[in-house]
Order: sequence, then C-alpha cells, then structure tokens
Amino acid sequence: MRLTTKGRFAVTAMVDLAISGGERPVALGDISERQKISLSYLEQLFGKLRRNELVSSVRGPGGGYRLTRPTNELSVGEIILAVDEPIDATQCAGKENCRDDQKCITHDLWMDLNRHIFEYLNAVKLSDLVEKQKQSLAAGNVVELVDRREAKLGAVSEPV
Amino acid sequence: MRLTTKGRFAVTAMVDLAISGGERPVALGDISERQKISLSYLEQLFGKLRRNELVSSVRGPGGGYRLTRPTNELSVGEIILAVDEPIDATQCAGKENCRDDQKCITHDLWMDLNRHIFEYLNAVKLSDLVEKQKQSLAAGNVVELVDRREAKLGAVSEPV
DNA sequence: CTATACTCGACTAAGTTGCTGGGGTATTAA
DNA sequence: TTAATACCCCAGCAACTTAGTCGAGTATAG
Repeated sequence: MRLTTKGRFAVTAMVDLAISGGERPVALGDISERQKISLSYLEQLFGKLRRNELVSSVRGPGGGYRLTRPTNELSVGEIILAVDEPIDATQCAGKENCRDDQKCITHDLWMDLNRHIFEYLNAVKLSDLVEKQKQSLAAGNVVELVDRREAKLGAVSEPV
Repeated sequence: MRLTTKGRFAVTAMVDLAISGGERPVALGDISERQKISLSYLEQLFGKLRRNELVSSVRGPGGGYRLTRPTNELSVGEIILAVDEPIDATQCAGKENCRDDQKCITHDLWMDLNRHIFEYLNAVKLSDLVEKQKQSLAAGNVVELVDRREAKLGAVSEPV
C-alpha cells in the first residue's frame, strides 16, 4: 500500500463521479472542470479504474463513465490500489530469501501495517465519502471554515 | 501522511536499533550491514531522525545512535513523519480557497483518512514491533515461511 | 596521533507525478 | 455521410523523489 497524492486525485474524481452520476454517464471533461484536474491525467487514472473494473465507459457523444457498482460496495482502498498499482516494496520481492541470519526484519511487520491500513481503507466506502460530502454541501458550503475541530467518519470506524 | 518505502527503511532501521541497542550506542555501519541498507542513505535518514529528536548521536569511536525514548513511547507514525517530512497534498495548501462553488471535494475527506491512518500508526509503538520481531526470532527463524497465513499485531488494534 | 564514526553537502541514475499534445476509434445526431 | 463528442492510447516532459555514491569535514576514545 502506498499513499500518495495520486490516489487522492482518483478518490476525488470518483466521489465527483458518484455525486454527479445519474441516468447518463459522466464525461471526464466535466469532472476535470469541477475538480480542476487535467483531462489527460484523468484519462490516465480512469484508464486504470476501468481496467480494474471500478468504472465502465460509454463512448461517443453523451458518453462518459459510470460506476460499475453501488457506492456502498466500492471502497477507497480499491480505488487507491487501482491507480497506484502493484509496488511490492519488500527488498526480496515476496521471496523470503532476503536475509539468512536475521532476515529482513520488518518483512512481516510492514506487511502487517500495510494490511491494517488497507483494511481500514477497504472499510471506507465511496458512499461514506459521498454522504459526508453531501452533508458538507447541505451545511452551507462553509464547511472547511468550521470543520477543522471535529470531522469524523463516525459510522465507518471508531477513533483509535 | 505519505506511505512510501522510505518510511519503511526508517522503521526497519529503528527496529534494528531498538533490538541491537544496549549499553553502548549502535553504529550505522552495523545497521547497514545487518539490514542491507546503504550507509550513506542511513546517514541521511538518521540525520532527520536526530533532528526530530527520535534518536541521539555519539561521535567518535564506539559512538553511534541511541533512542531518545523507551520503545513504548516511540511510535511508527513519528518515525515515518520524521523522514517523510511535511507534504501537504491538498491543492490549496491548507488554505480553504481552492474552490468556491463545490470546493475541492475531498479536502476534509482526505484529511480524515490521513488523520485516521496517522492515529493508527501513532498507536503502534516501536516496542510492539520489537516484541513481534523477537517472537519471530525465538520461533526459529523460519517465520516468513510459515507466517503468511496468520500475522497479527493483535495487542495493538482489533482487525477491522 | 590515529582510527572510528557521526556530519554535511554535492551529485547522480532511475523512477514517479502531474501534465501537454497528438493521434486514434466508437457513437450519436444532423 | 459527415461532423461532433468523448473515450482511448501513446510519446514526451519538467519537477520531484528515491536510493545511492563520493568526498570533505569534525568529535572522540585509546
């Protein structure tokens, strides 16, 4: 698991897609304008999202993208994995031959951390983000100004 | 919060330091050999760890690094933050002026995810990793071969 | 005095990020 | 049939990060 801004872009776009999407598919051009993400970059991201079957595409005029699943069955973890792709990050590349005396210490440790984070991100569904976003919008568009003090995804997980 | 291999190196090295460290400070050269991380790279990482006061250094022969705090007061989150440094990752750089109609959607959402992950990583102490590592070693050094099926940080947090 | 080991800075190859541009192809509507 | 829409794909790019090398220091134990 890697966490970079790339995944953030993807999640942002997917939330936008979820909110904007109704009957007709949503064009990347629209998302690009709304979220100020370059169209070509979005195309790259959505290429991966499509190949990972998180979205489906409709070509031609009136075309665009649609979610392949309801938002409550689409997790943030999946989205990030889809765009950030593989990345092994262990020196021994999955093989356990990295060290023979002490071995590479954090092999399992890191796997565990990774796994936990991934599990958390998998538990956060797109619907949670959409819900939260809609609340924000309903609350009068000044969310960021009042929000810093308390902003839980309460339903999703306990605070640690 | 960013999660890359760089943080992993730092955590690896810190676990090694915690395990190897006794009376005398631990030289980077030793960690370098044991963990197969280049000395110069370790120097860079430990420079940051030192400036963030997670370790202290002793120069000269017999010198090296020591943890500034007991392992149960040193979290994985701190280590990663120390080496990965700032990184804001929001387009508006903390300012909330990024969008005026819909604003940048995931502003808070992402902050929340970040915060949660950070809180988790903060809850994982170096002592947890050291403990786990010692168990692994005690279990006969063949951990990686049998481990893939079940490797929890049980004490630290519930599986989601 | 000398060997050890931290300290600091400059430099580098390879990879990633975010983006531009240019060519496609499928589909719809005129 | 043709034009417009919008996905699809690839090549290339500047800026940055990663992981590392190299070299020149400085503090200190013996």
